[in-house]
Amino acid sequence: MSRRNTAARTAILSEFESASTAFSHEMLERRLGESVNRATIYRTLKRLWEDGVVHRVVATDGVQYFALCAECRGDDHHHEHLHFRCLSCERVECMEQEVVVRLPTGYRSVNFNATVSGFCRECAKQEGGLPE
Amino acid sequence: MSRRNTAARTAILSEFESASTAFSHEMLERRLGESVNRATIYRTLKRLWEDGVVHRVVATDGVQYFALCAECRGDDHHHEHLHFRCLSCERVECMEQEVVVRLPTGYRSVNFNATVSGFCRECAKQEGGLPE
DNA sequence: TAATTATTGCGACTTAGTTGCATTTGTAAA
DNA sequence: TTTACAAATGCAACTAAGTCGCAATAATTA
Ligand SMILES: [Mn+2]
Ligand SMILES: [Mn+2]
Ligand SMILES: [Zn+2]
Ligand SMILES: [Zn+2]
Repeated sequence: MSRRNTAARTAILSEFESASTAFSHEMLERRLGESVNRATIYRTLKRLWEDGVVHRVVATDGVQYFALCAECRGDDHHHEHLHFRCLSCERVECMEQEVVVRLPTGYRSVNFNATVSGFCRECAKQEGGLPE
Repeated sequence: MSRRNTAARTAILSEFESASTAFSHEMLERRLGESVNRATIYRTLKRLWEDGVVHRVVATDGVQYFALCAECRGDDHHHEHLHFRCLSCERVECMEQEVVVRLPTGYRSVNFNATVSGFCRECAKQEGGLPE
């Protein structure tokens, strides 16, 4: 089952490449307008994620955000880093900071997910937004 | 606006005290049966959270889990720790490991949320569950 | 005991995400 | 090129988590 080069996939990938932030389904829907169907956006994001092209973060708003896999090469993934979600401008970005996970013996880790929410530099300056 | 000692609040608090894991709304609904209304469980959890009695984690399933604030005394909260969610038995627990968050200058942190999902000791032994 | 007001139950609603199915379209072989 | 096949799409219906308005109930306090 190989992937096909479709209009939707191309459009979504170029959104990711033009911005350096993470996108939720809803953000992409706003950007792409009527050109791509809701369900198609969901399915395309899922495929890009399954293919290791993007990684997925679930933020404290319970929403899935996807970001290009920057540090990953092939099957070697590095997603144990923090993410930041601005409560005012709503941007979600990958942070540099990595987290070294230590679990009790016997535990097996499959997935790591970490988000800090707060106010980004610009929004903190303007003292904006309501806290969560 | 002071809190009242209601049946729902008491029932929910005693669930928290009898188990050492975190609970989602749905887990509590299962445990409490018909005795407490859906909306009441949601509202009670929210109040306990607002009062600093429990803290809140959003796991990678997008669901809110609440756990007793064990390390917190009064207004001094310590929630910058990892959580673990078992993909097989679905238990969610607070881990010991704290995370020291370092944000770029100018950023203001409001909330921290981190979950590792995988298989807990018991479930890993039985090699159970489907990965996420 | 009575007044006040926090809390409840109920139902309607919102939003994120999924799924079945018929149709379209990319791809690669003929 | 055409053809054939499977991957991807659009649409509509659906699920699940969570919220909210409102009238009724019940904990607290005076
Ligand atoms: Mn990231
Ligand atoms: Mn915790
Ligand atoms: Zn911002
Ligand atoms: Zn388990």
